[in-house]
Amino acid sequence: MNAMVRVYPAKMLRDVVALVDERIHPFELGVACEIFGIDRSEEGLPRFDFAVCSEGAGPLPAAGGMVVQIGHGLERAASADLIVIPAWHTRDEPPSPAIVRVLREALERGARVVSECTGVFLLAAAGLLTGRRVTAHWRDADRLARRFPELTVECDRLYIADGQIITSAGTSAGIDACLYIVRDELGVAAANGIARRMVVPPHRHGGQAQYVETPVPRSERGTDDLAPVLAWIQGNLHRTMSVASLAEQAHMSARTFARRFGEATGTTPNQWLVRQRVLLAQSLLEEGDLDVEQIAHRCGFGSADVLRHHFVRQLGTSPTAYRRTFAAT
DNA sequence: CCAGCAATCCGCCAAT
DNA sequence: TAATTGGCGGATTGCT
Repeated sequence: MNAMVRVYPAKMLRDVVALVDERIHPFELGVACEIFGIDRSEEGLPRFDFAVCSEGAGPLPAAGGMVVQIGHGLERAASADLIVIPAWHTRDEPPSPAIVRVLREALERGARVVSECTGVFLLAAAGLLTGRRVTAHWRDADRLARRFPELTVECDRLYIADGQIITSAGTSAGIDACLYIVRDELGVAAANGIARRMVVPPHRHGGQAQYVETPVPRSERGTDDLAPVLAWIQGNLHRTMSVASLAEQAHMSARTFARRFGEATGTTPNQWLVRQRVLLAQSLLEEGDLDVEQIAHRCGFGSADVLRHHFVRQLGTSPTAYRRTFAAT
């Protein structure tokens, strides 16, 4: 034990299982293992009771001739606060009644379920998604919508949280979705800590477009001309700043700045900025004892009113209510 | 919470 | 010719 013992009361996320079917998707499963399966408690980060389970346990084939031994059967999911479906291979036959029951019971006791990629097909086939908004990898979106016309499929986002059910697009969006859950249940500090350890960007929000166009490094001059500006913004959130001045700082016209910004982050400069401000506000609410007015100014909001406005819009709660959830007991 | 005003965003187009 | 840039105007959004 060292000094950094922190209490994570809130809604309590402790018991996490990944549920896999007859073929393992290593990356998607790896996301869950990486986020929930590593003990980082020495750094003051939350620790989870994590397990991978499948119907009947046993060895399952993965890619490249690899075989993964699953140590737990479905009964392990009975106590889960969160069930991760890393991908789902059997798409044409209906899922087994036992699996449907596990998912149903989980939702009834208030647990959450998150799907990565094709995992959404399981949730849909289990009848858990009627009337919900969901997302999926853009390649699957058509097939999903055709097979389950009752769903609202929005494939232009990284993830969608609709009540207890979170669906996410392919591969790396699973990271964003899982970090979102950690952030929502345990706070910004916990989520950022895990992200830092994983060396991934701490926050891409669900509404961010799936097609973030930064594939080829922009050859010769200036790979990301944006990176320094983004960093500067992060460090200066307490200031008021205009998009025009940021563009100037990046040595671009306002028009190209906005364009590049969209390509790199999937949002507009101002939306991103406000998002960062709110995130900072969240962590200040979690930790310190500054009042809302002081926090507002530290985050670059002109007044507590403006902070409240954006806070409610993004998170659906007020700053004070948010702080209450994190009040250490 | 609203009104009035400013900043921002986005499609279009001309210029490189 | 194709691709990129940046300026402009009007609709939208955000701030005081």
